Amino acid sequence: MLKEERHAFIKREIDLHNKVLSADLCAPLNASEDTIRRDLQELEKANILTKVHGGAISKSIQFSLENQIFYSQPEKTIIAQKAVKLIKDGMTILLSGGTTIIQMIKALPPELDASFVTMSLPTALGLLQHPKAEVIFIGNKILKNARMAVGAAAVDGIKQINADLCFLGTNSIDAAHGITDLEWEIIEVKKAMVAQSKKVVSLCISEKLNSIQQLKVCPLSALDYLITELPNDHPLLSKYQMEGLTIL
Amino acid sequence: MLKEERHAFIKREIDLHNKVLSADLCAPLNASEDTIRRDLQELEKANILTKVHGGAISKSIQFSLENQIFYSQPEKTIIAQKAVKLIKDGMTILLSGGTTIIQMIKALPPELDASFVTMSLPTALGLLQHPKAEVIFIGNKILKNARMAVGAAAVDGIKQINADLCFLGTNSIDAAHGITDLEWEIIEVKKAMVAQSKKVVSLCISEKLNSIQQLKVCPLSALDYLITELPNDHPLLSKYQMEGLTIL
DNA sequence: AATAATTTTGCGTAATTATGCAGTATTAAT
DNA sequence: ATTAATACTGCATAATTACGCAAAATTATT
Repeated sequence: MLKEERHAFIKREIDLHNKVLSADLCAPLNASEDTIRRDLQELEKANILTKVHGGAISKSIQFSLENQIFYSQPEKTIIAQKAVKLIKDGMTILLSGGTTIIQMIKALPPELDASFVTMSLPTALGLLQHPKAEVIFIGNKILKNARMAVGAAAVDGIKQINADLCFLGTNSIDAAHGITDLEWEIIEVKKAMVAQSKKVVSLCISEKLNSIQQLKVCPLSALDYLITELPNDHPLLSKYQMEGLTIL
Repeated sequence: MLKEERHAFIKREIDLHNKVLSADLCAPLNASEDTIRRDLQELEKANILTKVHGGAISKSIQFSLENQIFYSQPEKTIIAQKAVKLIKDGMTILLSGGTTIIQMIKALPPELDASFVTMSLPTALGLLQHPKAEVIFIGNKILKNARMAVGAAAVDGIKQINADLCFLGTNSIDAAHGITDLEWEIIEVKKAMVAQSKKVVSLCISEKLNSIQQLKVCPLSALDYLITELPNDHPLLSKYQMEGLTIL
């Protein structure tokens, strides 16, 4: 049996019962206690569980999402921390897809009680881990690589929403050209999101500042907040500030 | 044997079993372990699988489906194999959620060119792994534990579909009471699915045969096929056959 | 068709990783 | 404090992998 299989089994046990005894794992995984212990050590280092004398206990409940984010650059965590501060109880919030948004979802405080609307499958799944969030998915044809719903029906669905906030995971932003993106179908959806929200927030790691792609989502004037991992007085950000954006 | 052939074989193995051991691939592919290892490297770089010590594991388990899949009972694999045979090119297919359905998705032949409609987030994500499938998600409010869209808008969405086949992952089926389930909101959706499909297929592991829950989805007469892991002449199935179902 | 260039493959060897065991240390519970 | 269970350390063994290289196969070029 592969090590990863054992790990999966252990994770599942933890998910199910919130604890495992090392001794109980030997038989089903058909490994020695030493091996089990080393497995638990690794899983603990990976932040998936907490080792205790005799076995391990659940750390919290939301690590199914945790794994897929080992790509998460620390910058995205910083952005996420800043972004969640904008969200208050009772709000309705539009979310796009992308790893920055996923990171933000993980940073949502557990007591927060808000409604989230999204077209991105990974975003929706992430939100389901949250204890209180209401999750609304605007469906239609799913674009494979982006894993989000696109097309007329999706746009119509968004038009029925009146959101307080819209968070856009941003690929390209530029003072002159605003937010731009690559795929026509995604543009359509993002445009609708921007149109239906009182305030629009762009989440953007600094390396994507001042870049342009073919298709325009919205001008800078449509945005209210720009969140990067940089301090808000960083020179790269000054021209956005002059255009009237609030820099966080 | 061509490299592409080996790659296809490996992909298929991963789809089916969620893992492969390098050593196990040498014989059928009639290549050295080095070659296999290099194949796995390439497939990993192409984002198709995750290489681990001793072989490789499916990438999709890094998403949410992770847990049950490694230890998915072999029964579900058998059911999945039978079920995919019903699907032909060009069909439009309604899928519910549940582990049996997920298993079926993994067994879809890669060349299949069909449209799939679902309300289940894990099902949709699973379908995205398929090279050709068109995926349509009927959205609305997402029910947390079931991870599927429910409610009036979802039902309306389904009513716009005319499907050739509908696959129901079944929790309870009984000759007298038909298919039953537990949650009101799920029932509503499943009812609509059944109504919009030319043929309805129930996927049901045998341990759930002859069980009843509170709420009725549809009578046996609404069903066309019943698929279990049992041989189709098994005595447990005879009364369903007498009711006119095709047993696979 | 012949040859050159490139890619793919298999093998030997060395390095790495995984696992189990023995002995010792630590912990938890009475 | 005693004792039984659990954990850690170092080590041996086996399995797996990486690396360099040469043979073989494939592809491109003349």
